[in-house]
Amino acid sequence: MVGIDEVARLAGVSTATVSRALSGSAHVSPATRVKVEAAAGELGYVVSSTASSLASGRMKNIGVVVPFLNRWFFSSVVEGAQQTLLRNGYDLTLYNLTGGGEERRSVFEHFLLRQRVDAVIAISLELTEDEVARLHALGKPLVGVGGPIPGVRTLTIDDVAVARLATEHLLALGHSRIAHIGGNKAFDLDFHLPTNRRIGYEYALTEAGIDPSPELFQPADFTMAGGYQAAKQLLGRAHNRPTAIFAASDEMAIGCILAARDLGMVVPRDVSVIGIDDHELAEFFGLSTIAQFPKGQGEAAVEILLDQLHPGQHDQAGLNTPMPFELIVRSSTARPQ
Amino acid sequence: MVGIDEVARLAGVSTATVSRALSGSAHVSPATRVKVEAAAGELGYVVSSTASSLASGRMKNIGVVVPFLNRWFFSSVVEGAQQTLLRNGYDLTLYNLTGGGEERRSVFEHFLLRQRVDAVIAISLELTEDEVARLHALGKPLVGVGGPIPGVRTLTIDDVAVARLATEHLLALGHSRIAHIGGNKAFDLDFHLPTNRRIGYEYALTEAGIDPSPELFQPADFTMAGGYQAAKQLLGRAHNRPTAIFAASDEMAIGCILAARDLGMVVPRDVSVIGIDDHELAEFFGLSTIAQFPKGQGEAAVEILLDQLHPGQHDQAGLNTPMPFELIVRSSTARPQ
DNA sequence: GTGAAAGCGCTAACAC
DNA sequence: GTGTTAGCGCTTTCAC
Repeated sequence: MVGIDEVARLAGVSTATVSRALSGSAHVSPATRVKVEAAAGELGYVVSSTASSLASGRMKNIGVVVPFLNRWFFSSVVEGAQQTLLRNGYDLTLYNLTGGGEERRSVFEHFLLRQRVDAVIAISLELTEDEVARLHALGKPLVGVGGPIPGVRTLTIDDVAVARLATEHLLALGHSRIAHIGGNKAFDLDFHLPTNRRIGYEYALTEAGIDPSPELFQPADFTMAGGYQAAKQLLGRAHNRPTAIFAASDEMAIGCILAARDLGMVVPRDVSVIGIDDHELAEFFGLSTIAQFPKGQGEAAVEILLDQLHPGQHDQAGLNTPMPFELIVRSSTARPQ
Repeated sequence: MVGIDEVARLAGVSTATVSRALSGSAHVSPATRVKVEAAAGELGYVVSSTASSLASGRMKNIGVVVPFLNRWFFSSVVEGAQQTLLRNGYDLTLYNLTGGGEERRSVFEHFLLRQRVDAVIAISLELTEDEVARLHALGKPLVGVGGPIPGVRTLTIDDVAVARLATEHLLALGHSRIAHIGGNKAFDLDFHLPTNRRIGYEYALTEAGIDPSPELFQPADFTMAGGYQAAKQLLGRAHNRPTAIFAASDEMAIGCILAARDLGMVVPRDVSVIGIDDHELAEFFGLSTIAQFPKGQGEAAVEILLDQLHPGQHDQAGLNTPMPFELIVRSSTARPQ
């Protein structure tokens, strides 16, 4: 491992100057900077991140805490965050809290607090007040993605508005018996997301002069299989069958499409289906949906954090804008017969 | 931030003893250890990982390099690796090489070599000899998952054997016109995986006295949509239609099932379908498949690495066993009519 | 703009 | 089994 002093010697300057030249920040004459960079390149010098961190207090590393990794939303957010971090010279340390409470405590105690990260992004994770307080006490910026954390800046789409938009699409097509597949109570890893989407749905109905009927609501678990089951319940009944289904996620919506097919129905002729997400499979299934852009959410989270770590160095554009969403009409929605 | 000397003072011992007691390794009298642990707990002391790393040369962190994150295989391997690392007090730093070659070089130059990780796991990534050499020069253990890297220990299922097993299942049911959907040339992020699976398929056929026919092979891109397209080509023909399809991945196999349905065929009555993976959606679609266990592969990779980092501390059980796989018969395969 | 030197907070020899 | 002490390799005041 070649160290900073070798570079200094070769460049004919002091180690302090090497440090300044390479970190780019301070005032170094262009000539010196070139010399130093040449020397560093020649020797294949790379800073020791530990030494650098110990001396400066900066880790150039941010922690990302997720409840799952193998779901489209989470891995997409992580991907967006990772890319943006990389471009800014930061590493991403991943904490997957799939396990139970003990694992979670352990992550907090032994990892996050170990001075390993400069900041943390919590994805769809409701941190306790204590956890938030400890992070703040350490001066670590924190941002949430996918649900509000009390007292913490969080990036989410407006679930009520999104659900309303989806429902209104169906209403505009002429549907009036619109069912909704939402979350079940067990599904509470996140923040009232199912509830908010249901509220938006009911809001849109009410505004259109339609009374939301409890029998048109089915809970499910946000999986394709769950959506399939729920849709069969909805579409199998003899009376009052819905002409359209609004599922709270694309995976459930795809389950609905498959359920309809298995019942011999044709989508969208016999039933329209719309979801939320714009999941990678949505296009294949011709699913109309409200797109959210998780990669963009990951990027935005990083930008906020970097801005807090280096005030004024990043353009604040969009730091306080709500996350965008967008209706995408494909072939799973149409006018009722 | 409370430091080690405060703990030392409170416990009435030296900092060296605190370090020893807390790291567990060295010989410390039980009584002292208890005192130290109490003091540390009382003060809420957590080691500064940077200081510890700088002094010891250990990072307690391993780098995981993936080409994608939002695919079932990769996120599952990462999940398995993460869990095992966490249990052993290690962090996982993720490098997602989704971007192009420049990004990749940057990861190598500025991140992996920065002394940030003790070892690296490369998932389905063919490292160049130069990359491998540099890692070795730094003394960083490296293990691959999902494909052979020259001169590096790699964990994979035996793709030839897996494909053979799948094909033999179909043969045993009485099929003889068995099509195969494999990878297209563009799909080379990995190591001849499509080729090996095709070899296994052809081997099984040949062994059963059947000549592999080129017209029963269709390339695709390992996605559901790709499998769907390929299956339509296979099943739409007027003559010589296959009675069974062996797809090189579950996602493609699911595409086959959907294609068959859209053509008015019933699976498995009109066509049998088998995949490889045991993807999370396989059960929902009743897909017969050869399961591989990516989480287990991630765990195994970590165990090998930890064993190299701390020789003799881990049981070597299974370090050199090939990765397991297993035929899972569901409802997508049956005897031909 | 550049250099000298004092740490950053721990670990690991080495001595006892 | 425990204490003393010399670094680990940088960054950052503080001078100049």
